[in-house]
Amino acid sequence: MSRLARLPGAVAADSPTFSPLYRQIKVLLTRGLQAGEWKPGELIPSETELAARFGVSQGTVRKAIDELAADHLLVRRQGRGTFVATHQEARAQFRFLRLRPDHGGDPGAMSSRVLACRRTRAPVDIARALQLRTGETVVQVRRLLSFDARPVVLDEIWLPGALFRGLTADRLAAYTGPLYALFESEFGIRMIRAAERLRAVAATRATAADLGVAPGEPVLQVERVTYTYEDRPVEVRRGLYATGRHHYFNELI
Amino acid sequence: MSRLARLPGAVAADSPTFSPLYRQIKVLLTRGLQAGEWKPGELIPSETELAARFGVSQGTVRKAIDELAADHLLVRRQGRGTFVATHQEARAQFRFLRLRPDHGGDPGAMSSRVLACRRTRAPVDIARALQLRTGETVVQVRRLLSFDARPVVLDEIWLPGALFRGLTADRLAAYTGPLYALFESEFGIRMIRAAERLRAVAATRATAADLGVAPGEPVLQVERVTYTYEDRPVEVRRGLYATGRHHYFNELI
DNA sequence: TAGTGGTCTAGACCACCGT
DNA sequence: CGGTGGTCTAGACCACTAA
Repeated sequence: MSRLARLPGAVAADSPTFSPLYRQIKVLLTRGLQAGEWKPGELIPSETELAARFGVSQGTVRKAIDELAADHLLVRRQGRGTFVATHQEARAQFRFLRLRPDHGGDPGAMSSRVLACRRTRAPVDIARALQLRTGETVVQVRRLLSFDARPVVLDEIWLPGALFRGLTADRLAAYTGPLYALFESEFGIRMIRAAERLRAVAATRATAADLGVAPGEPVLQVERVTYTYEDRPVEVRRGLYATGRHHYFNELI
Repeated sequence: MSRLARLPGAVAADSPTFSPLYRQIKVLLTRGLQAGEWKPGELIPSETELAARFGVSQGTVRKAIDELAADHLLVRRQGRGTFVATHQEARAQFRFLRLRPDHGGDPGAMSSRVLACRRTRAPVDIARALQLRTGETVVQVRRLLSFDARPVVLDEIWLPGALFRGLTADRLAAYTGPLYALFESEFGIRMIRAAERLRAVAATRATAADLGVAPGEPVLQVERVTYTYEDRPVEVRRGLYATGRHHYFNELI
């Protein structure tokens, strides 16, 4: 990375692609993260060092880092430095899983059981959501999440085969902890944001059996598309949530 | 409002209630909003004027306003000034209603029909959620939201009677537009944030008829508690969403 | 104690809006 | 054009962490 050409006024006047200095710094930092210059959990250089490197003031670097921290790409820790965010951290566990027990705050002991993991050809809808060609190889995972030994979430997960070579049922079963932490450390894929679409549907005979509910009983269907850097979709997840003892929590701000 | 006593160091060292200057400014501004010093839609004083009034630098006022804008209490407009946010604005309409049509982006023509509006005594659960005593007077509203003339949302709304004197079915029916805009302009109650709990449930015979679905069919139950200033709960809303042609959309960041 | 992020200031200039 | 918010700077000091 090198010193920036700083022409805020000139750039703004001439070009529709103007962005302020701190946004350009943000882009450079994001590229560094994407390129693996600093890995998840690692410390990035101090604000003063980055300011010197980019030839801008500390306040400008600060504003770029502020936004990256708001995006959960970086984590600030006063007195220690700024770190690359990771899905390993405790506070990241429930960032994408908005499920809570109806009574009490503690989600209880969560356990995951992998039901299937196979490579197959992408169905039309999955291919479109993942921006693949129909028929391209995808990895399909089915897994059951239980809270306090009670099944609550039945997930069907689709991943681009090219990005997840070597992902097998054994590998998944051997791993305890959040899937996104595994994806991050083993496949170098960092999940940045997700969009969910929720509907109420009736449990089919098969899914009802897995979830321990009666066939036809209402369950919450959660379709998630997860994105990595540059808004690239890298996961489709169709979950069925049994909302008898749990609910989907959402804060509106 | 008067000049602040600025003792950042001393306050921090001695007291666990320390907060930086810009947070104190934020509190003062919030009080001004709550007291109605500036009303929804109005222009607040410029950053420089506020800085002079509080005896701090413009940058400090700026940081306070930044947070209030992030909280959707204020809206910045470059070149014009900073305005008090209002539920009248178009962009506020779908801040709390996370419902979208399955196909296409435009939600289509939305219409509201008030089915009932009566004053009654608060049931136990409603009283607890609204921090009232059981049996205190509440206003109960039932209304049906339709998109393109198709019923989609059946809402049951509970409001503290003391805050909504004079709220009647006629008054509701006469008003077109978002309820929160009515609450804001007619009753001086500004909804700041909300928390929703979602479950999949089976439609009862009565609700199924209103929503135009089959009895027993899965519908999305959305329980919302809405808060005004100082995190005071002022509304409980239990909605049933027919998710045949629409879905609940949620962005995870 | 040294180094980090967090706060605050004062001042400059730019971008945008309405008159 | 004047006034507003938006960006950028340079420098000071505070709060926190780890050695």
